[in-house]
Amino acid sequence: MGARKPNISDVARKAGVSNGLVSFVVNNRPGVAPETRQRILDAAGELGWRPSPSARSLSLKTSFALGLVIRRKEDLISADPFFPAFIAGLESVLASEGRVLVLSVVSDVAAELRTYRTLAEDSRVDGFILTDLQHNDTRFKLLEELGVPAVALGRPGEGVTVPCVQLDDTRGIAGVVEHLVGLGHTRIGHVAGDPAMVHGGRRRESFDAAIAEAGLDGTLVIETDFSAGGGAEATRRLLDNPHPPTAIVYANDPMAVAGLGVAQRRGLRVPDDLSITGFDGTDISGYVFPALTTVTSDPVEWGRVAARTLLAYIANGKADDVELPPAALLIRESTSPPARHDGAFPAGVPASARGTAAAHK
Amino acid sequence: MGARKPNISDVARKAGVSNGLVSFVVNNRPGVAPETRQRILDAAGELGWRPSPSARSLSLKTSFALGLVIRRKEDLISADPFFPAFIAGLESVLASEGRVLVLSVVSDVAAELRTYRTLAEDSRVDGFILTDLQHNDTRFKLLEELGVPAVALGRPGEGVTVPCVQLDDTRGIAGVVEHLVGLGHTRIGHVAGDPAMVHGGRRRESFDAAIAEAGLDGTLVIETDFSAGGGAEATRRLLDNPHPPTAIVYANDPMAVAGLGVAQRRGLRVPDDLSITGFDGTDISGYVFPALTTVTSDPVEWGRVAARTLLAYIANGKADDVELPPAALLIRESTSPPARHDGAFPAGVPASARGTAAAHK
DNA sequence: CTGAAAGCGCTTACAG
DNA sequence: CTGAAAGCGCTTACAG
Repeated sequence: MGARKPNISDVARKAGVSNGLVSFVVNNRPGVAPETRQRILDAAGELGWRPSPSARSLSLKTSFALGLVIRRKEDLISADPFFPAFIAGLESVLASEGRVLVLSVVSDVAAELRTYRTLAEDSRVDGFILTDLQHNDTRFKLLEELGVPAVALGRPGEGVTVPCVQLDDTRGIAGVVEHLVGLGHTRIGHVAGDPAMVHGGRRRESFDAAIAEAGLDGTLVIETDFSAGGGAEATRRLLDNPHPPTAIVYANDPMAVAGLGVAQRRGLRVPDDLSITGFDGTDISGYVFPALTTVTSDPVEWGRVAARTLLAYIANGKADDVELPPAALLIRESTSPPARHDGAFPAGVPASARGTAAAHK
Repeated sequence: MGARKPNISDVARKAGVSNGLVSFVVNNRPGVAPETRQRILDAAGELGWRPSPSARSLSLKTSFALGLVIRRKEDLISADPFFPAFIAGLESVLASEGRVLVLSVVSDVAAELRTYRTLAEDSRVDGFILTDLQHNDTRFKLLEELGVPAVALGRPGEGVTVPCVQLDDTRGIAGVVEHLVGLGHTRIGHVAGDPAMVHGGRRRESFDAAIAEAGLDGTLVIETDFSAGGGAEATRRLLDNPHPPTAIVYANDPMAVAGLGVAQRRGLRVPDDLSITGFDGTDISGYVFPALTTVTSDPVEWGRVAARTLLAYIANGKADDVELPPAALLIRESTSPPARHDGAFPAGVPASARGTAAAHK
C-alpha cells in the first residue's frame, strides 16, 4: 500500500547496473548484452516498474499525447455520430503505443485556435488530428508556425504539406445518383452540407457532376450547415418548388432523417412520392421507417489509420497519404421508382397498405 | 523563429531575481514584495513565458489532466448524443484552469479497467469522471486501490465515497407518465434501458412507481441495452402483446426514434394509435415526424459541474455532492389521447389527412 | 523578504 | 559493452 512507486534507480540497483543502461533497455537501444538486458527486464518486471511519462516528457520534450480539437456550434454539438466511432479507432492504436488522446470541444473559431496554440506551446500534445477541414483552413498556417505535426482527414487544399487520410465519398454520392437515375428519377435534389467545409463542398461537387453526367437538372441544390434543422428547412424549400424533386440526396444521415420527417409531415409517401438517401450509415438511419438508403463508411478504421499515420509522421518526419476504401452504397427502403414525374403528389396512403419490402417479425 | 522557448531562468534573470521567486509568483504564494512580484510578472509577460506543464508535472506529481473513459460496445458507439455536449461542458471549465481532458473510448470491461489503471499509475490524469454508472460498479474499488480521485455522474450505491453530480430523472419519468395518464392512457408500456446501469434501473423504477401510483398495469416493461436496435425489438414485443399498450415510454431518444419506426412500419398512427415518449431531448427527436415528446436535461451544464466538482475534490480532498435541476418534460407531437383502448388498431390513415398540430411552413 | 541547492525521474552524450 | 554525470524546467524546504 504505502510502498512508494519504484523508479529507474530501484531497477538499476536490483539489476546491478547503472540507470543509463536501464534506460537503454526500455528504449530498445542496441548494444546491451542479451543477458544483461534480460536481467534488467526481469528486475523491472518484478518491481512493476514502467518509465514515468512525466519524466520522459521533460527529458524528451514529448508528451506522448495526440490532440483532437472539435469545433461545433452549441446546437450542433450532439449532431455528429462520427466522432465516437472515430475516437474509438484512434484509441485502439494509441493504447497499444502508450499514447493518450487529449480531446477538446470548443464552440467558436477563436477558442479553437487558442486551444491549438496552447496545447502546442505547452507541449501537451505531439501532434494533431485535423477533422472537419475547411476550404482555406486557417489551422494549417497556425500549426506550421507552431511547428507541430498534424494529419488531415480528407484532402486539404493546395500548398498544405501535412499528410492526409482520406475516404473517397465522391463515389458514394455518384453511386447514390446512379441508383436513383436507374430507378427512373429525373428530378433529383440535393441537400448539401456546409460549402465552407471540404467534405461538404466535395459531396456537392460530386452530386453536380453525377447529375450533369446523367443529363439532369442540377439546380435543385440547397446548402446547409449539416444540421438536422438545416436539413429540415432545406427539404421544405425543395418541396415548395413548383416542380419539386422526386428524390433527395442528403449530405448526411441526420439531415436525411429530418428530411424524412418533413416529407411525412406533408403526407408524402417515402419512397413512393419521394425517395430519400442519407450519408454515413449511422445506426439510427436503419431504424427509422422506411429505413434509409445511405452510404456507409468506416469511421473506426478511419481513426485507426489516422492515428497510425500521425504517429509515423511524428516518428519519421514524413508519412504517406492514405486512401481508405471508398464509401459504399447501402440500399434499403427509402428509395424506389418515382410514383409519377409531374410534381403533383397524390394523397398519402398508409404505410400498412403499401406492401413494403421489409417484413419485420 | 528559431528562438528557443524561454524558461524560468530567463524570466528570473530578466527580473533580477532567483528562479525560486519566479516560481512563488506564478503560483500565487504569499510573501513576495508587490513591486518585485510585478517586475517578475512583467518579465514573464515580455518573454511570453508560461511554466512548462511537463516540468511542473514531474515536480508536483500532477498531470493537470482529467480522465474520461467511455465504454461502449462497438455497435453502440455512435448511439449516444450525450457525450459531445457533456464534453463541451467539461472543456469549458478545464480550459480556463489550464487543465486538459484525456479521453479514452474502449469496448470491453477488461480494456476499461486496464485503461483506468494505466492512466492512474502513469500519472497521466489527476482524477476521473465516471459516467454510465453500473450497479456494483467495479471501478470504485479499483480507483480506491489506485488512490485517484473521481466524481460520479449519478448516485453510486452504498459504501462509495466519491462525490457525485446527479440529475433527477425520476421526476422526468414521473412527469411523462402523469402526462400520459392525464391524456387517458391506461395501458402504458416502458422500453427500459440496461438494468445493470444505475440510470437504466432508476428510470425503470421511476416508471414502476408512477404506474403503481396511477393504479395501472405495470407489466408492460421490457429491458434493453439502450440501443436503437434494442428499442426496436422491445417495441415489437410490446406491440405483439394481445392487449398492447396505447403508449410507450422509452428510456432514451434513440430507442424512441427506433420505436417510432417500428410503429409506423406496422401502419400505426403515432400518436393516435400509439403515443411515444423519448428521454434526453436530443436534437433529432425534434425532427422526426411526429416530433417526440421527451424529457430534456442539460448535458453541457452537467459537464461544467462535474469538472468543477472534480477539481474541487482534487484540490481539497473533499467536495459536496451536487444536485442539478431535474429533467423537464417537453411535450411535442408524439403524445395524444388514445384513439381506443381495446388494443385492436384501425388501419392507418395518412399523416396528411390527420390534422396534425404542427403547421410547418 | 530572498537566494542557493537539492530533487522530481528520466535520457543521453561522453568517457572508459 | 558499461558507468558517471549533466540536463530537461520546474518546486520547495532550508538558510540567511
